[in-house]
Amino acid sequence: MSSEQRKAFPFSEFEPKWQGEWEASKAYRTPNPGDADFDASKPKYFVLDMFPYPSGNGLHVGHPEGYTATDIIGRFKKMNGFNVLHPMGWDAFGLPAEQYAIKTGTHPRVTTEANVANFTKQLKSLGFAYDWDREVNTTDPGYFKWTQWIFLKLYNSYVGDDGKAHPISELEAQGLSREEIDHRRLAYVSEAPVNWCPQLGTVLANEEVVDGKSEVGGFPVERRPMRQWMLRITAFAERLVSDLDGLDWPESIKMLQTDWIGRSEGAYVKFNVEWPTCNGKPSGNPWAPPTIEVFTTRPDTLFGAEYLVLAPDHPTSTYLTSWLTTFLHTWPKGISDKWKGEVTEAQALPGLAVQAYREQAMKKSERERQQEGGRHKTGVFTGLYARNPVAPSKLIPVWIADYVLAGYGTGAIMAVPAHDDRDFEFAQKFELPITQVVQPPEGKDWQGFTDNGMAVNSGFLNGLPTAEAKKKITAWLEEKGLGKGTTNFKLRDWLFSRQRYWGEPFPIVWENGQHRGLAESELPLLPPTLEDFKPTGTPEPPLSKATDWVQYSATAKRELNTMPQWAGSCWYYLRYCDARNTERFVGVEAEKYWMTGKCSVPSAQCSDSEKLSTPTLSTEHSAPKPGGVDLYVGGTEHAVLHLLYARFWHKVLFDLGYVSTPEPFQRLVNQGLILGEDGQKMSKSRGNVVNPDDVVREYGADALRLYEMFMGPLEQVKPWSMKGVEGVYRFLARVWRLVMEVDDEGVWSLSKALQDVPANKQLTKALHETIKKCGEDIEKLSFNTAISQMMVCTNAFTGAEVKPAGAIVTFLKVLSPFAPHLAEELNAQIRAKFPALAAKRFLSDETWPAYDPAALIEDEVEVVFQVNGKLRDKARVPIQATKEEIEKIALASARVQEFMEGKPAKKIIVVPGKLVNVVV
RNA sequence: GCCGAUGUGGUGAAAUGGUAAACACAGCGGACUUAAAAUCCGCUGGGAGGAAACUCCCUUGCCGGUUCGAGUCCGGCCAUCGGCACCA
Repeated sequence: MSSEQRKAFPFSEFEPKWQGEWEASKAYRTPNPGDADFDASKPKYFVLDMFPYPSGNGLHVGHPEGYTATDIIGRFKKMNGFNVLHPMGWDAFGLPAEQYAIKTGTHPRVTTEANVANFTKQLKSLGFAYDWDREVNTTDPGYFKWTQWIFLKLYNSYVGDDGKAHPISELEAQGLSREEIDHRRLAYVSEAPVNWCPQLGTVLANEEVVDGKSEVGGFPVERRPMRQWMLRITAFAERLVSDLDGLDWPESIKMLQTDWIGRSEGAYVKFNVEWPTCNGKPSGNPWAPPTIEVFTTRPDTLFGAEYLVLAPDHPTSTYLTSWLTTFLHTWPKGISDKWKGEVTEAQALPGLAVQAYREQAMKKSERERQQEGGRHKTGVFTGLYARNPVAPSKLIPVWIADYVLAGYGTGAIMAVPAHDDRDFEFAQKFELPITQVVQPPEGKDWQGFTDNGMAVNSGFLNGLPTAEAKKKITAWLEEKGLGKGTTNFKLRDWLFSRQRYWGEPFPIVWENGQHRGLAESELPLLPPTLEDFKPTGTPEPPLSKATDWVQYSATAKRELNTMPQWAGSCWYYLRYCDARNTERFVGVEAEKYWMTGKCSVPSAQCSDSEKLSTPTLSTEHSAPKPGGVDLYVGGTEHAVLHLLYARFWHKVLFDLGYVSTPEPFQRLVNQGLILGEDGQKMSKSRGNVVNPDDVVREYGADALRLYEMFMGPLEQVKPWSMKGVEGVYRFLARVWRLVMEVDDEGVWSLSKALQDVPANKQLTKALHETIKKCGEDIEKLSFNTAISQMMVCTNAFTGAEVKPAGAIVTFLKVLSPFAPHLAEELNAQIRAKFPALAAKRFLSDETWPAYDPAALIEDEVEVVFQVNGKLRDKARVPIQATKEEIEKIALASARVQEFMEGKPAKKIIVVPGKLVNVVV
């Protein structure tokens, strides 16, 4: 279709015009508490989009899906008397700009600025009611100054016994040593093994590694120990799970986070290893036999523990290997070769076999371990035995196997083959004993039964159901000092440093091998200017190339790592509340108002003290909500990472008294992915990508907005259809022609059918139904059904000879959140002839129309008559007809009588205004 | 394997336990036009009967249940998509 073709309505003229007017008059500026035009008597509504990474590709049609939804909500809430905060910004640090810099030498700042300019232009062409004065950019020094500031808060905090973050100064006051304090910081340095990606030249968080490859680029990732900054998110694991309860999030997302955090209750149990004896005497060595502490969720099965397993990289594995190599020169009698590992040459001695197995296991990458072949169980017997604490007479073998992970629990397990799938598989392979200790319900095999049942063969636990057995054994272990109840989490601490250039530098310097935070006054710490962004090829970050910058003082050097991209997005919603504040990351009053709705600053415009003392608060009478942002819309891809990290930071800031709510986001909605016309995921390689700019050029911004909402439910995955765009475009054209008509020259003028007359009964009903349904549907985010109702209404008006101008203006108010340009233009056209009927300024300044319930009521309704549940007849019945009257009419129906076949009615169900069902 | 979501016309979809398929797209027919586009009007789930008006039967992935009545509630399957995946 060529752009020469005459347009069905002149959107390409009036859309830019109104965008210009809105911008010039700051129509969507939102005043803050303390501003002259701030009205504290209004409730607040904070509606947030997940801010985009401004990529070089520009917007794709997935972006405007969520953005249109929030725009409609924001405009609707504003018309309903809310102070609406609806901002936009840029998550602009990140790898693509840096890799582009490596390729072309263009500084990431230049690329980022160009991309931001392009995104801004594109977003503005869609007519979103953002308050652009609040725009944030994570790469702006005025922004990342505060990202660094929050990092320092983490660095200078610890979690106390109350489970809350406290300033580190409390520990200093208690006289703790430097080392003890460093050990408790929420931001700490760790030497743990990390995911190193040579191609990207950086380490990655566990979450950024998918199937042993980097999530970005799909490059291989290897494990290697490196000195890294970690954030102690695990200290908040419990609260991150339990606080989900109060949030209006999709259950599936809550589930995803809960699973990710992976809370499980169980117990630690201590097993003592015994050195082998030689002719009844200890085999004569000075090393202490170790105690192996295991974590189990099934302490009730302790009597069934048949062997222990240590992770290959468990410290006790290392200790035992040394001991075996030094002291144990023989296997216990009668050990099968199977138990001695797969390396034949090493089977001669336990020390050799164990050493060979560990080397093999630790060489295996995460990827190899997860692949099919890597999943079959391997392991090696250490030649040593430990005592089961509940059955001291029983010695059980100690194994090393890589199906036990060092990073979870204690890195060691007690194996109960009868009631754990993995242990069962292992025991079968190595012919280890399998003892039943849980009695399953009738009809189930006890072998491999992992659910709850009743304890058997378990001494003092016998006969107890699993839950009670757990309690009893845990109490017993605690009493004897052999173990204790505990809770474990799958969640690991957050690896927070990256070896990249284009990220926030850490506000940290190193001196004499110790780290220290910069003073607040030294922020923001800008990255150095670099010509060469290439990774060094070693774990040394690119910032090391800025030799002057690195040298903080004669004796101190700067931290060379930068923060991950998640950092900036952890708190941007807070910055929106007060985006230009230079004194604080967010002003106290602004944060309090936008996050809680409470306002202690008087409205500047209302000077009478009576009004000041009684501000109406939106949250005052309802149950307090833990989350601050009223509605957060974005993709499911951030279900765990971003949303978990942001919640973590928010809780730290909450504990330290910097924010007012325990949670950031009250209501979360995930928009569904938009697929290409072929039903496949949009991608350049498939050639099915739809560019929103093209759609705007052909059909206009309103048509794009409307189509994105008309496609189907917001949360659903759905394919694009250009024919569908044309459909809503035709609808908009029909609305246009309610008001405008065209002459032979193609010049549009106000339609002569448009008159200042009241709408007739039928049109009034259609209009008020539309007001009602659209209002309700917007609240439910059911935009597709709201639009179809507007279509019904428009069709009714199209069929009318005379178009009642006042009713059409009311309709335009309802349409305006969806198609703001068209609604605004038609209102202005109507205003030229009927100034009294139209909105004075912008439709967004108008109040959402109220519907008249009386207008919805009809004199007669259609009632259907069923016989035995099958539809047989219908009749129009007066609305006020009684049950008895309706029943009489139904029974009088010839068709009803025909199908009753002369039988008497057994039962008659009458639903007034709906139906009559006669059962014979 | 485990957890979750979703299955309705040719297509996107709609339906507080009460007329299944609203609203659109595509298709077909008509009006307007020299013609086309645009626009407007009508038809459009399947099957059977009838010249026709019309009438009947079937239909919400499959099987069962609850109910006067089930797309909707319950139980069991199947398929597709998403997440997790040796977490003891």
